[in-house]
Amino acid sequence: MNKIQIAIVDDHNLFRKGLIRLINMGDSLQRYNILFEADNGNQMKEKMKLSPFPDIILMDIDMPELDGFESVEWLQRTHGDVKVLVMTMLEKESAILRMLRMGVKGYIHKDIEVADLHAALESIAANGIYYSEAATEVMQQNLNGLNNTTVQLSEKEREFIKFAITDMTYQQIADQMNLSVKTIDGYRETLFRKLHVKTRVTLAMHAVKHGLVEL
Amino acid sequence: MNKIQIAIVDDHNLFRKGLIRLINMGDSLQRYNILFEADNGNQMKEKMKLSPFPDIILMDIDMPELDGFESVEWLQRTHGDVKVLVMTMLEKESAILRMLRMGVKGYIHKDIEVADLHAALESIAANGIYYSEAATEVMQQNLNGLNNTTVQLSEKEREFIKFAITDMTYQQIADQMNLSVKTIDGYRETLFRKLHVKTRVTLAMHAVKHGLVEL
DNA sequence: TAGCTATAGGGGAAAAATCCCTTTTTTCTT
DNA sequence: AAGAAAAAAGGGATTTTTCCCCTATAGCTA
Repeated sequence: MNKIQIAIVDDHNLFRKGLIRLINMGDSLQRYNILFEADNGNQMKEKMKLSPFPDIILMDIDMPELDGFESVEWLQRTHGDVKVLVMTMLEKESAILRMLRMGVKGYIHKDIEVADLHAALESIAANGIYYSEAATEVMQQNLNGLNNTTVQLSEKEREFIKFAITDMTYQQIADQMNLSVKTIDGYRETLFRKLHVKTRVTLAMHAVKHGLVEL
Repeated sequence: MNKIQIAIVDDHNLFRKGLIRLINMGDSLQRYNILFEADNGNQMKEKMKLSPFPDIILMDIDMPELDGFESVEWLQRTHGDVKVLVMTMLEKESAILRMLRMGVKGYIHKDIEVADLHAALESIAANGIYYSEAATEVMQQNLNGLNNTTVQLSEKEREFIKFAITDMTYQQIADQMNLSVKTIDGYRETLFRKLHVKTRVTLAMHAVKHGLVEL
């Protein structure tokens, strides 16, 4: 029986090293072999130029240069048979969805039990899939079509937001934008509804969090 | 010779487990012993109620409930002799500074070599300190007075900010914090002055930009 | 063409946030 | 223990924000 070849792509050296130890620990049959490690997607690309190729790649999302999304995209295109297990801190729905849509074989949070990590590896090695609870939930919700809808904002609304995160009063914003303060009030109201916020403060927070404005 | 007692506070289970392996790996003399692990500051508090106490605590910053800053603050107050080694992903200057000011014995990035981790432990165990390059740089810059102006906030003020970036009214915040709305108003005023902002919106923006709060 | 929708704007009022100034309570320091 | 400093709180006034309900105009479209 051939060993299952594993690669780890993560920018945190300590995490990689620790992970290797953890994998070997639960591997009394010596079924796994760590083929290579990479700091980020670019380094992984280099190592995926020549065989041998790994069977499973443990992939982080948040990395410098070439991140997890781009890396998986590249992998699907060039090495469609390599199985990807995403291991990340990110439980954000958008991240999970994006990865699921790209067809990764598993999505787990880094805060899982060692036993679960082994289960995930077993499962994937056996041609199965493994999703954390959070990921499964997101899948469920999405299949039910309850979710989605990334709101569409008008040009004016976006401009208004840029001013709304400053110290300016609505009157000053109105003057700046050459509109009535009442119109500004309308933008505010619309945005509150669209973005599900209740105050100017949370509007600002939402804008920052979703990259609508530069911090 | 007594063993050096170590505790690990980090919300990522896999990282904790891996880290333990890494520590033991380089520890041929069996000088280290992992006394306990904790998911976050609150859990750590629990475990620090009764002796034995650890000599060194490896601490992450970004954790749920009680984060690294608050945890270190608590430790300094209640267990001043415990040495803290901050291990984090955060290389943000404000984070480094804040930790340095609180007197942690070391600050290293999670992306370091295993050998460096061991060096850090050795150094701290021997009553020394260990700072990563990034942390040293920040120190240098700061000692030269080039930078500065990172104001000192009280615990209450920081807690207030966490609420101030939400939809809560000051009345609700006051109730939540078990204080008069007038006291809250005082915090607000003080913060406006300290942070040079004029409205709750820009207070929130400032807090996010300078890492005073999680987004 | 009547109807719909998006955009701009108005009146007015309640609720919150902001400001200024004073008093009480607690904590820390000699 | 007296005095100073910091933290907590109150009074009261002004500004802003937030809400609700309403009108006008232009562009589209069934």
